[in-house]
Amino acid sequence: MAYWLFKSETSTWSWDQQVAKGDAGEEWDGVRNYQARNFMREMKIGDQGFFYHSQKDREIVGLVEVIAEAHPDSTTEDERWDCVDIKAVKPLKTPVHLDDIKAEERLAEMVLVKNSRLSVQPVTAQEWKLVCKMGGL
DNA sequence: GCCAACGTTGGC
DNA sequence: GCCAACGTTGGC
Repeated sequence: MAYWLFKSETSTWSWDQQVAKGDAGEEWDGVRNYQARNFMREMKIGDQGFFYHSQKDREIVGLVEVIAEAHPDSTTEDERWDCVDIKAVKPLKTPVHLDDIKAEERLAEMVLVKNSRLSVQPVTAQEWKLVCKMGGL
């Protein structure tokens, strides 16, 4: 099983909105970046992900799970763009802020630190465990 | 609100 | 196929 990180601006699509969708989940649509799309194409049902709020909050707030593999993005006619569906699993007990991640040297190689602009990113198993621990899970 | 970093587009 | 111009993202 693989681990990922999904990034969203609070004003566009927030963790609360994701939670409100329940087990039905929602498309992770609107991605218009090839790298991010390619990662979504690699995702399998059951893969786990972090939900990160960019811009204002800048923190990982919860865990999500992939519930549908890549399919055409319903928000565009452009067939280049695919997306997966994800559902909220549970929130972190304490959100892990970008500052906390940057302060942890074992997380210095996270894509979130290295390439902050990429909206869908892979996370290693080691990073996953550590961030979960930092988040109180 | 600014600006650096990055990705995409399009002219040549 | 190169590269300048432009647009967008996201940390600060």
